[in-house]
Amino acid sequence: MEQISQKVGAREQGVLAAEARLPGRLLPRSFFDADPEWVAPRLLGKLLVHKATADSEVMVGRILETEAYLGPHHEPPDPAAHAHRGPTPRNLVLFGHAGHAYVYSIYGLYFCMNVSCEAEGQAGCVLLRALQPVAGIEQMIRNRVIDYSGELTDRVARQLTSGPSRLCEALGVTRTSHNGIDLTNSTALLQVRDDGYAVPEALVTPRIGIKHAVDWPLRFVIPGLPCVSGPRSLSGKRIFIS
DNA sequence: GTGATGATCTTCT
DNA sequence: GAAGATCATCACG
Repeated sequence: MEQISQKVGAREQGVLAAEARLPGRLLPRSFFDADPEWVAPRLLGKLLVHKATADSEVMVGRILETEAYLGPHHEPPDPAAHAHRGPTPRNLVLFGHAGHAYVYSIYGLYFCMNVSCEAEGQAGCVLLRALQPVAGIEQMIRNRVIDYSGELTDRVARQLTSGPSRLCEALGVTRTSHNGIDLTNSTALLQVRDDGYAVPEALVTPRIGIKHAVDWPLRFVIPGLPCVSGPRSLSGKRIFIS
């Protein structure tokens, strides 16, 4: 019995030590409790952290590309947003508190991950479209099952996490295990953290891959890195994040 | 490098 | 029954 409690204690200490090793500081809920048009550009440069589990090591990616989707209360309504017709069983997370993961399956094959924004009852969100791998890269490569010669070339980095479903696969994010997670909780499996990285340059462009409101400038990108999704040639307006 | 195509299934109407 | 916030693959230039 004593041996068991010692083991549990050791495990708890291990968990605490692992948390202390996570980079940067946890973003507070107040960060997400705002309009997605405000949150999306400010998520650029932040870290998406997936904690270690029994079958994966810690994985960290820097957010390079986001898209804002506006809640149904927005005027005019955003016809590309999942929440634009109001709450359904699928999108219920978006209508809850800010700072939670909304993960849904798309085309039967893939998952996409959003962060919920705004106060309870309002359903704005930010889609994560691309990450720059920072840590746990070998684990991401195993999750994605791609060719890898031992060197993180631009080509490998791009294959790994350039695209909303690619980054979910790289981190092992699925609807069943990650939808509804509170990203602002220090014990959560998934967290968004700030290590003080200063975004050198950011662009705003129209969102891609959608069929409604295609020209709304709600996609935000750190240009010049291999992992940005979509066409290689980026045309957008430069923005300054305060 | 770019563009077209098909895989595949959940969700909502 | 139809649509979809995608991706890998293939053909082509």
